[in-house]
Amino acid sequence: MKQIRAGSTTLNDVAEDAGVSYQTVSRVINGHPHVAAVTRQRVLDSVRKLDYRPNLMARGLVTRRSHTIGIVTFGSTYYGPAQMVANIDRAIQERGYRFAPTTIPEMSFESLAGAVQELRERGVEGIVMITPILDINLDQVRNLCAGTPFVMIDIAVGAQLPSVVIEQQRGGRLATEHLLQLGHRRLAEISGPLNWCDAKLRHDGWIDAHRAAGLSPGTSVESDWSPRGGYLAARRLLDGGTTFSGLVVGNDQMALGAVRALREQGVRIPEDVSVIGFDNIPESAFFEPPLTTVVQDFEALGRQSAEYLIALIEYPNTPVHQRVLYPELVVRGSTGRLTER
Amino acid sequence: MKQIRAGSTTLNDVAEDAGVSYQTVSRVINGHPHVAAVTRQRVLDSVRKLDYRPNLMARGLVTRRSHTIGIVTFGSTYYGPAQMVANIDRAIQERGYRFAPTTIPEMSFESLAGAVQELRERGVEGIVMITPILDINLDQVRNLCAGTPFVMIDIAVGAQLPSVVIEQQRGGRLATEHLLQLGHRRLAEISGPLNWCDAKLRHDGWIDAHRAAGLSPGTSVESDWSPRGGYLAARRLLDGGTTFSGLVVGNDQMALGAVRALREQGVRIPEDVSVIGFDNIPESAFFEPPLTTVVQDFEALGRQSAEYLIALIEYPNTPVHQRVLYPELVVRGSTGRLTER
DNA sequence: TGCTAGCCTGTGAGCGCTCACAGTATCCAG
DNA sequence: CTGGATACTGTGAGCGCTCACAGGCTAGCA
Repeated sequence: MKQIRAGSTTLNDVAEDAGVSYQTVSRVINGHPHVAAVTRQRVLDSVRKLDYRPNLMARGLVTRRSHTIGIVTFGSTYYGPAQMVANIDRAIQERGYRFAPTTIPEMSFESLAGAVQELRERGVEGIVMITPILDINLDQVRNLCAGTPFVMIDIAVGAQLPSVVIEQQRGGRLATEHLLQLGHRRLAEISGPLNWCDAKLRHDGWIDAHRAAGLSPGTSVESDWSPRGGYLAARRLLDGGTTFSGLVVGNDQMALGAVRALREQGVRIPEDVSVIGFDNIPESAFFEPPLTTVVQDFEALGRQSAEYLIALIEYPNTPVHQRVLYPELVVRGSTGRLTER
Repeated sequence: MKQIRAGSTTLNDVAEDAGVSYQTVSRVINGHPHVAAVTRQRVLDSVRKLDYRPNLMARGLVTRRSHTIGIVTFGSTYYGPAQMVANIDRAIQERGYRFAPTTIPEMSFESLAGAVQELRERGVEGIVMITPILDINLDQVRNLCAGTPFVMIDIAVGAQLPSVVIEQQRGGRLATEHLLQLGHRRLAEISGPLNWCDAKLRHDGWIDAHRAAGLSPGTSVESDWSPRGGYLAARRLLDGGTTFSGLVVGNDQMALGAVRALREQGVRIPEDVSVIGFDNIPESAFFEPPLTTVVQDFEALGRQSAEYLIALIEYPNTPVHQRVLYPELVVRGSTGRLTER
């Protein structure tokens, strides 16, 4: 019963088979009223018989709706971005949308522009940008999207663009304050790449917390989010002769690497050095020792951005605003009171 | 200079602006020959001025080409599938394709069918299925795709379908034999969900290795790929009174959890129990102790499946075959010789 | 019988684009 | 000056679908 024709079955094929006009078939497919029950059934039978599937490109061409949302990511294999995408996907799917992914190879405005252009060519109805680029001109972004609704994730708090953010700076403060409260006075930091918004903001929070406590910030080294990067960064700290009893690390993976580097030098965690990470990846509760970390609620982030973007699409008058989520501290075995040695 | 019109700029707008016919503009856009240099420049200027972007849906409707490949995944946030998708993306992008993702909520044929149907409605030119479902009828799958080229990943070796697989059974053997060679005779296993192809095949390899050594396989418990799952599974083994000096774990995350459970009971790794995982996630070299594991070359897998699928699309006569990749052992600190206690 | 209202169905047009083809202009061999 | 290549450009049609509209039919009421 399969069609042998070049293209697949069309509305007209079904119409012919059912002995009605193409319009009637269209009505049945789209569940419009005013189709006699008998006719509807006859059409449905033909649809099944010919295995008809509507052509979404043709439909989109005339309705100007694709029910597709574009997602631009940078570093989509990192834990954070991957979680965001997965959660956005879940949320939009519930609302009848799907997504078109684009990964940009480098964090430049040109790359972002290219990705946005491509998505617009593909006819997406809205765009989520998970592009923690620090030095972009927000006006340029607005201009770039030119009419296509968009939501940005993880940009600076206070930006005058539709956005959903986790207050990373507060996260950085939270982590640092936790160590300070445990009595630690000499801290060090391994940050993520500082051209990433998240990394920079967490770093700023680290500075804030020091200032608030009347201390000057300790040594900070920059790394690349990876376990190996964390390992090498910790080695750099140790080799540089930095002394510290508390270490704030930009994410859990790097923390893992840092812990390994420290232990290799005979440093005990948390007796000699307390270590804290960010993200609360599923692994971190099972690290040795279990890692204290700052939780990011990616589920809420995904849900909020999906909701917001779809509101922007379906109700264009939705006012531009920013949704701010707050990170939370999870205390585990890798941090403890400062012990006099 | 922005267009205020409802739809965006079209070929006709550009044609009018440049004082040529729409066809000439089309020719310029698509880089066809036989356009006078002056005309080409004039068109290009108008294109820039009006910020014209071709409508891919309209183009796809007539050319019947979308340059889009559908990817169906189950559990796209797990390390393996996520890596495969990322690598496929990279490979197809180099060849001028993009991808449309679909995640199926459960591992049933109905879910798979739904996903494939949706992708075909969207006009994808080929489909990659990363759906390690064990009990699917391969004929049904062939039928489902009906003309649309597809490649399956991680199905059984020997299946008569276009597919790219890593020989997981060999991986299971490799891991088990490694422990046997170190002198261990009483082994236990924590497998992934056994309705997953990978998990089942690794488990089969574990049995094979035992048989080949004239041993009967030790206790095996099933878990869910997660660190917590591995932790709980190890607890189950210990609580059940199983004695073993070697533990094969279905992936690195579960191995992490298992190691934690063992250490909590005072079991030393590798002195008392050797542990081996699968996947070689970036973290596992930094675990305590560094984890011995079986490497999966997801990069090659992604590249091969992309290449194969695109061959199938562009040269329909490409013969159906299976590409088999082999896993490799990486020995680290979590496994060691059996020591008499 | 006529007329309106309501249901059901069909017709024309066009979304933005690329095919295939039909021109027109230019050039050089005959 | 003709003919036929060869460059360049324009015209018609149609991809598969949904709009807006126009009709036909039945029922209901005067």
